[in-house]
Amino acid sequence: MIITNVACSVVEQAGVNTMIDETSLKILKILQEKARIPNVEVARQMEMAPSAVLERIRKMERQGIIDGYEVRLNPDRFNRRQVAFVQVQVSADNTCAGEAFAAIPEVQEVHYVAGDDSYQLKLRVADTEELGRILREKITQVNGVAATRTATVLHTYKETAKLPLLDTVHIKE
Amino acid sequence: MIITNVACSVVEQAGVNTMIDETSLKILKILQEKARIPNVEVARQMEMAPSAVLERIRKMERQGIIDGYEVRLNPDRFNRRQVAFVQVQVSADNTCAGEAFAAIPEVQEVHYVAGDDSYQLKLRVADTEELGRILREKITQVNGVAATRTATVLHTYKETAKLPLLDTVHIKE
DNA sequence: AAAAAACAAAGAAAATAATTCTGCGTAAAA
DNA sequence: TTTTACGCAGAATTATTTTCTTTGTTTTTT
Repeated sequence: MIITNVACSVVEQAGVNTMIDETSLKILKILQEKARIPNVEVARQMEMAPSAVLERIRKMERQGIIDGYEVRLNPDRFNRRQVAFVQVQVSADNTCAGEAFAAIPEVQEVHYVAGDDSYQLKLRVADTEELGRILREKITQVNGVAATRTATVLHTYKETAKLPLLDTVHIKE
Repeated sequence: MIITNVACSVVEQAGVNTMIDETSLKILKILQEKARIPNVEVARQMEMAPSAVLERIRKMERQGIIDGYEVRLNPDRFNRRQVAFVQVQVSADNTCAGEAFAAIPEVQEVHYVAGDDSYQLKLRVADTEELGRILREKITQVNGVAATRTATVLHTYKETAKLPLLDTVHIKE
């Protein structure tokens, strides 16, 4: 028995109940391994016709299941060896500190976290010297910044944006 | 005057001095915006012949400047709305804790950080309930874990793996 | 339960794109 | 200056994507 997609093409939009069957899931797993392989190659691995695979991929793109495709550049080759995490305490009245941090190019991530009521930043820089410069000249200059706590990374064991697609996924919303 | 690549094709390997000129940099910027556009489209934007653009891309792939291409999946659609950062204190004698954390599928990042002599983990889970379960059943089960401190994310302002390619980049090693 | 509608997939054909090859011009090295 | 290496354009070849049509299956409706 084959489970097929249900009720997802009526309105192909965010905010509608959607389901992913095993076939689409397998396609995503293949693309997660190597996103820039040709469609025919995905089809070969799927043992399906290229047209059918393409149809599914396009559909997932339209549905916003696939958000896009990214080049992964080697940070080593761009003088961006050093990763650092910075926790920033901001006085309660400043509501746009998050956007200000996000505007700094060396800042790859900006999260507002519960617990300490602070921002968690992830930076990628050349070395600790540049880190210091950005802290001094950019981060502490943002309006309302009270204190920062920096942790430099000595070694990275894992760093991926991959979502675990282990089990069958039923997606709502 | 056009600056061309120098001394990079003698030995195309990691560990060799390399340079990136403005042309290659511009290609990378285009690919960083949308990695799955066809080569001819890149060529159009570059106002160059497709063969020349392809040559450069292939070269950067060989040199390890381009590490690969990734699908970006929408975490919302896969029950992975919740991001959390976990700081883990590990007793000094356990040297393979990092690998153990990395093996957990919900853990997207594992860094060993200076300062507190601890591991910084980034998790992506469905909700706080799942977060609790993974902390209890997986993270604290790793040999040598002494303490954990979790910060759940309330809002993400920025989250990208993009490297800032602002200025001209000269790359060594 | 039967008919109608909706869907997914295969296959063929047409349109596009990738790849290879050749030749030319320019820049660095001898 | 001559040699050598390199990068790029353009044409030819191969490969891939995309569209369209057909068919079988599942779901919904009557």
